[in-house]
Amino acid sequence: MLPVVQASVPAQGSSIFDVAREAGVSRATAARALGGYGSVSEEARRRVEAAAAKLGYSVNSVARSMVTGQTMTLGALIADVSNPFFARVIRGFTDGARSAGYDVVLVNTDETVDSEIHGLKVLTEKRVDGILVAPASEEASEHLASAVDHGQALVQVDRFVPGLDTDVVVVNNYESGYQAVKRVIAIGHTRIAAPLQRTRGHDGHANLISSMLERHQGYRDAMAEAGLTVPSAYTPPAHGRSEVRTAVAGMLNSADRPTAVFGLDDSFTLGIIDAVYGCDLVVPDQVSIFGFDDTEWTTVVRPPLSVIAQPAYDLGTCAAQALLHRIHAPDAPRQTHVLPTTWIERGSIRDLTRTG
Amino acid sequence: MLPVVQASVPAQGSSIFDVAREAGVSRATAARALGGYGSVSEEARRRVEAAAAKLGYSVNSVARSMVTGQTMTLGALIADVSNPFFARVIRGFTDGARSAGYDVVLVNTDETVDSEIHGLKVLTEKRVDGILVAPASEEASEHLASAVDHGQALVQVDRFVPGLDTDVVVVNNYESGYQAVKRVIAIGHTRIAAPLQRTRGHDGHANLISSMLERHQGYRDAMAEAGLTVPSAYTPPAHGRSEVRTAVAGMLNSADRPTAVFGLDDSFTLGIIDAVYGCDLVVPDQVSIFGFDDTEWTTVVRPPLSVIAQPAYDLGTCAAQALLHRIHAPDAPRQTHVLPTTWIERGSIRDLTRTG
DNA sequence: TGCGCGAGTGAGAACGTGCTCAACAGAGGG
DNA sequence: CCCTCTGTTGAGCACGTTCTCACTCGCGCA
Repeated sequence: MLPVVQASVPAQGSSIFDVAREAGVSRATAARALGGYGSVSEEARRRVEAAAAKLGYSVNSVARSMVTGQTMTLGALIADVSNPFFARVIRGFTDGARSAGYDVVLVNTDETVDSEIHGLKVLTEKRVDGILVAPASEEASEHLASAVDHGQALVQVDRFVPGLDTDVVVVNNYESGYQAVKRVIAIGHTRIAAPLQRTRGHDGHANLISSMLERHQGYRDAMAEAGLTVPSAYTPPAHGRSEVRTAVAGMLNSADRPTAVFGLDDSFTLGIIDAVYGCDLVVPDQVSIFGFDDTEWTTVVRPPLSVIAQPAYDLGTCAAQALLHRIHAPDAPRQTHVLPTTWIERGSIRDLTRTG
Repeated sequence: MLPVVQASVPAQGSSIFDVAREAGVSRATAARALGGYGSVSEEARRRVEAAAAKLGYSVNSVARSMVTGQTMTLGALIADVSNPFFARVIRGFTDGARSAGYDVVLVNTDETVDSEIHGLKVLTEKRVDGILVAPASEEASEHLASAVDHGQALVQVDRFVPGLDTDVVVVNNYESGYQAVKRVIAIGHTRIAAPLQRTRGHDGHANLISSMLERHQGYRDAMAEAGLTVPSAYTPPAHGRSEVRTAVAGMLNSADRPTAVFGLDDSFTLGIIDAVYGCDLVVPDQVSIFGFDDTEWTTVVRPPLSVIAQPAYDLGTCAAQALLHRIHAPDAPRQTHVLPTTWIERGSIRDLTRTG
């Protein structure tokens, strides 16, 4: 029996050892030829390339990561890809990553701290070079702080934990909400409702999402500034489309019916529309609606919906850039990128200052 | 100078070597204690666990993959996550993968063969354990065939390349389209249009997506079976919402205006609605609409849209299961899973057999 | 005492790559 | 003729883990 140096015919493919043997050179020379470093004779290069093609050689990124210390992979910890907003963020993020040679591992948290902790652990073990996170909770974020302490490159998107020393990419949620409500007040509305994000306490933590809270605070401040009171019935806590629908249906059937309802996000706005249709009210004649985030369907409802549009895709690309910059320069000062929103006037808000 | 056995204080964290040293045991013992195999004394286990906690040790999955030969990662090659259909497929896929301890790397192809080839190459190099693919083209698929030949576990979703020997997870597109159109014919419609997927030739390949073609063939056959002719003006080739809008607007303004329009997918249906609104026509009185895939907005348009609903999420979970099964049993016979669609009657189709 | 046995332990190989170092040959100049 | 320099090459280490092998030690039993 001869000593078997490299036995096994791995199903997955051949290593650079096989290529070198096929080409009749050493491993080092084959690696140089394929890796494009050092100096290799034209003859050797040709033979190595021919051997690689013949064997169907494919570099083993795992082994490469082992020695280079980078995986060329980023992680994304978001609530839910099937939420159109996050889907667009992720698309932007993957595009930004891909253009720099990085790939993206996707983890859904469903706004659950437990899932976020577990996802972060897995991504850390997989040694991703950087992580995008839309934090599930402002309160329970020790795991994120710990990751940052350990030198993990992190970027917070859409919302952020105040004390956390990372790059941040958001839109100006407070200002956007404030300005939108101010506009609506300016055209005569005094009874404006805005269902509030219901905190989820099932895992013992208060899941407060800063983006939603800020939008709502903008609404409250605009109302207060105009000297308008906000009855608590106008800000029922709800979670998800169906809960919002129920909550809004309740206020629409009450004596003190609002003249306008503000949807803090996509699912809220859908729930509001559900409720309005369920109560057989006409938009905008009997009730006005405006929402946050401009998804594909806002132009196919009648009347088309007035919204605060946010650049979800750009949020993702900007996050990718910030993360790649952070990876390249770990000690550069942290930055907070605030992307602009756009108010899109369509036809879902009635101007009460005009008679008729 | 003492010989430095393990220098470097890696920013990323400590290895099992550091844990072993901290606990005063050998690497092997530390590995046994943390890995839960072999036999370790209670005393040693306690010390190792304490050391691991103190150092904030995190297993290096890259190194583990190196020796185990599996990355516990799956790849997903789809057209576009920001397309709600694929977003739901991906959500199902990640959920199915995650429940078995796998993560998912996401790659968008935009239905481009070049991107698909490149994405496949990267995923192969990253040594993912399996790949979900929604093939961009029936024609140009040598790269997929080559991957299968090399033993790569593959599952095709939504559409498939006929000759390719992989598991497949789809809905019955032909039958769904056929039955839906048959229903519409049954209530009196004779002039039914269905814009066709336009082939993209920009990279030299004919990007024919089997799912779209089958739906359209079902439509054609239902029409033919009822003895109805389909003027070519009823099946204008188009790509994307705005092209569909333009194409449909054209036919709606013609003398031979259709009484019903079938949207082959989400973006087509949106374009059709755009066109109908643009022509100031009333649905369903002047024109009926029905679509494929039941997205969140189908209930907020007036009238609510009648659609062929497909289980996008289940498509993803089923694909994950098939892939995991394939990884576990590479030689098991290939299976094709056909998931059921559901016809959801809402109010966007007029019954022409009823007068009034 | 001698022996076997099992629990516990450490040394070390292997995975496939990137890269450093030394060696070697040939050319060219003094 | 010798030395230097440059282009090319092979040997070998390192990355961090899993896992096999061999070794030691203490105990029970004949």
